[in-house]
Amino acid sequence: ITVAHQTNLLKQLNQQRRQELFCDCSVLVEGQLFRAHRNVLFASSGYFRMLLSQGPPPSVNATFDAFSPETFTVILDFIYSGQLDLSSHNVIEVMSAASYLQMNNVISYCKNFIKSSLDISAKDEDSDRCLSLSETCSFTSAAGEESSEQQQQQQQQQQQGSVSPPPALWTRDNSRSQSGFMGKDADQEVSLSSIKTNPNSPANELGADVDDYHDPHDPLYTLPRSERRRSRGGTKRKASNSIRANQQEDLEIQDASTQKAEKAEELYASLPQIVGVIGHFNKDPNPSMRFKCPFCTHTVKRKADLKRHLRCHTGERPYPCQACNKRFTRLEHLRSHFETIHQARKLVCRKCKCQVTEETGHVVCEGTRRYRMCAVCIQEVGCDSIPMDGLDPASDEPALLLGVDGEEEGDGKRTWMVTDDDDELAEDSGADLIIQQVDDSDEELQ
DNA sequence: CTGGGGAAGGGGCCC
DNA sequence: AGGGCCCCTTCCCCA
Repeated sequence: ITVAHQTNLLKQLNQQRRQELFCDCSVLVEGQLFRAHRNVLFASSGYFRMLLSQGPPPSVNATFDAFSPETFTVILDFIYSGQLDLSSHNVIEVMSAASYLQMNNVISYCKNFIKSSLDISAKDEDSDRCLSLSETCSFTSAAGEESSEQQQQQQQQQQQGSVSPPPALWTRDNSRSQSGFMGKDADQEVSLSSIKTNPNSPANELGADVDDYHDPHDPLYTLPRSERRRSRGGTKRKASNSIRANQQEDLEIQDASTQKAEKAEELYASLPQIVGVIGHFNKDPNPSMRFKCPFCTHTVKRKADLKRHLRCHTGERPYPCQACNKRFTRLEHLRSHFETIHQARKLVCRKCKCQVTEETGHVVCEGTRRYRMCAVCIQEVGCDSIPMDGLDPASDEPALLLGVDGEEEGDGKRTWMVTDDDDELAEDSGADLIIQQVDDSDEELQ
């Protein structure tokens, strides 16, 4: 009876809105006028609550340029129907608008939508790397009450008994810092049981706060770390498995990476719709435009920086190291990794840490890994070194080194490789092998 | 158990 | 807009 009553009441209000009956509030979005009921907006949005609390109602209550009329239509329809019409094309802007309007429930639906779309939720489940899109991408359009209910069920399942966003959330003043708002959200997120099994989910990252960004307890922060742990764990497993198993794993990883990259591209495609945040909305007193991450409260000055930042949410790693298959979010990180790990660029003796030169620092190969040792240490250890010119990046071919043992990180055993790899290195040249951004779909497996 | 070093990863910003 | 550099933080490994 209660539900029926609520549903009926909402229908009545929506009908009144459509007929512009008793509408006492006007919202101007990029020149388009929306009519609504003040009390409904007040009850649904922290932003409107703040706005409408500030004294006598003006004729036009709010003007927005931060999101499009289409986006506000989606938001308003949700307020009056409980149905959120999400698609891959609008989810980013809806989420950003919801963040602006302080509508946590909408944010939650959006993040679930994105999470499902990105298929990150399964990323760290059980066996680290068994990613298959078919398992999770069940989230289609959220339009329709049934879908909406599914979302809610999905959310409730994730929360496993934790309460829905408390009304108290809306009582926060807009003048509060972002951390206040999102911090609260983060608290809720932390309480989610899903966070334990799925620390990498963007849903868990959503509430991350700028100030807490480097907090090790911040679920957002765990993403790259767990990613790394995953990588290392996988590497260690590799050591005990056959090369064929390695290739199978690589296939799976790259398959997942491909899907992730595609989804990320979808996100990036909608980037122009990611609204800038006016200065007063963040800590910058300068009212300049900033770009807000839809997954967390982080804001950046440039869209390119936002795109870069988004990779830490999407898990996209477009730069694979051809020597060890480790993937990186940035070319510079790949280059740095490659030079350090596979090219022995550091002119320091690995053993005694003394300074060496290109000439005095003998290069030692350990799997795909290379480093330098001084003459004294190399004698002590009793291993040979490879000629210096084998390190020329232009003639280096790290991928071939995979055949040695496919191992990048040390697996505990110190096998001092005596490698005369000039021939191997010369087999396939091209520095672009090192720094090439790989489209996974075309990526040639080794 | 602890501290140091290496590696990775993220942000700001310049070109 | 992308590339690149610098700086900082964090994590992991090892002595």
